Amino acid sequence: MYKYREVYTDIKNNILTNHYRAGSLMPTQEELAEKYSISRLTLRKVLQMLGDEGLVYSKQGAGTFVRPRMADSPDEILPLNSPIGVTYSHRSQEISSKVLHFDARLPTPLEQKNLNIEANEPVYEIKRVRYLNGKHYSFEHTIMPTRIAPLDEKILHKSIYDYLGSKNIMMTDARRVVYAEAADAETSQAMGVDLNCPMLVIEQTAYDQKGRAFEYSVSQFIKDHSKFVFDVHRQWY
Amino acid sequence: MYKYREVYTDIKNNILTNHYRAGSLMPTQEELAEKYSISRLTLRKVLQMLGDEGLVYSKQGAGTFVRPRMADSPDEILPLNSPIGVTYSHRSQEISSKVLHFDARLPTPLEQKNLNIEANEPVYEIKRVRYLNGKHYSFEHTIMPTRIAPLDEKILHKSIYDYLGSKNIMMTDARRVVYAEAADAETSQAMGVDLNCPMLVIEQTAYDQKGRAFEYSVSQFIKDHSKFVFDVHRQWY
DNA sequence: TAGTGGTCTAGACCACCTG
DNA sequence: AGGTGGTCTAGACCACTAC
Repeated sequence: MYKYREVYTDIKNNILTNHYRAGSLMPTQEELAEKYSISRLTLRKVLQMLGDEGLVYSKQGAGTFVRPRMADSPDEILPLNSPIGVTYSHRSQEISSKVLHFDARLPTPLEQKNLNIEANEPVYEIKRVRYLNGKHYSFEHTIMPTRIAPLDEKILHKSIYDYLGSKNIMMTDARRVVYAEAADAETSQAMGVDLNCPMLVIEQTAYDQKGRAFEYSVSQFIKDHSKFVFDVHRQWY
Repeated sequence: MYKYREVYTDIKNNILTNHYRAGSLMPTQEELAEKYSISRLTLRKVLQMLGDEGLVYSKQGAGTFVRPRMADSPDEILPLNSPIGVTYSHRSQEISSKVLHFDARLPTPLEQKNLNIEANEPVYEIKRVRYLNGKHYSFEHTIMPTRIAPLDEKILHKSIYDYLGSKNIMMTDARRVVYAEAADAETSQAMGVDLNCPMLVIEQTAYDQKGRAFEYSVSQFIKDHSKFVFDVHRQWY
């Protein structure tokens, strides 16, 4: 529909198929703009998008280069910059959930702070064990203000994100805090691991389109079963 | 020097000082452009920069809004999207290093793959314990091709990044993989923790301006001593 | 329907890298 | 010195949201 989308797709394909080879110089912006019959500004928008993805970089006075590809990461490694839930990251695999706890209550001070709500605003508290292909995958402790959307146990067996999406609530921003911890009694029982077994913990505060915090969750993953990858692209303005 | 830089700084300050209040509508792009005597396109560039930082967001047809601020994270939590080393993240604190191992050798297959080098290209192998204010902070195992820059023990007591910067090598991209692990014998001895104590592991492959991998490192952090934060801003094109 | 942000243009000039 | 990318303009039209 938009010109820049078409050009973006085409150039990206040319890079991924090695038509523009890694490390080499690309045609000048003027040439590319002419090739696609677009203005140089529109082309620059495309190059910026590709640059944000780490596929190309430009040096003033020199030209635009194709970045050598980073080593591909194995499949068992999940991207840290997409929704954490099992559902999104393993679309094609078999997923199930066991709801250990589902209730509403008033928020703790920490939850008030993270969700930016008052002490008298009720929240749902949910504890779920998630299974991937029948094996323990994660133990999730989720807090969500009740006014965001009504929940019930049926929804919790599927994806909360899918449900919220149907209510037009989408995660556009998130803050994630990651650290290691020893499994406590509750976790070890829920996940079927030894007490004090190392767990990877990811705390997430999720924000919707309007910047409203709608979820605070703590997810625990078994050591060696789950690794997360994260690409850093430094940019200066 | 550039107009967009000045405008960027000014608007950002207005947001941070709550002159433009969180959640509220900002003036229209046309008004802002006129206020700063710049074209609308230049203003849009500024808004995009602010949007990338998660400070504002625009909705077509509606306007540009100031995003409610995310909860501030405590100081002990370090950003995951800046250099991992102690030196960069704790500029003002007291840092020291103990070099446990420093040698050169040929790379393992895994190192060849991650650094994108041939089997016959020698690498430095470095093991360091890093101390923050006199306390164990991290255990770093670093592999670097020798052709990147000559190293010696004296450099290793300070910041490798500062040294590489003086050689005009700067990290512009990195791939990080994070997971939890139980401390092995070497780690527990080096860090003064119990065997099998949970550790947070961050593997990093760092790339310079030209997309060349110049470092592969595995850093281990003691549970509860170190947490890492990471902000996600989703953007669709 | 009015008003907002999103796309796109053709062209000018500046800053920077490479020979 | 020549060529490249970076900045910036004034203006047109389109897509979307809100009322």
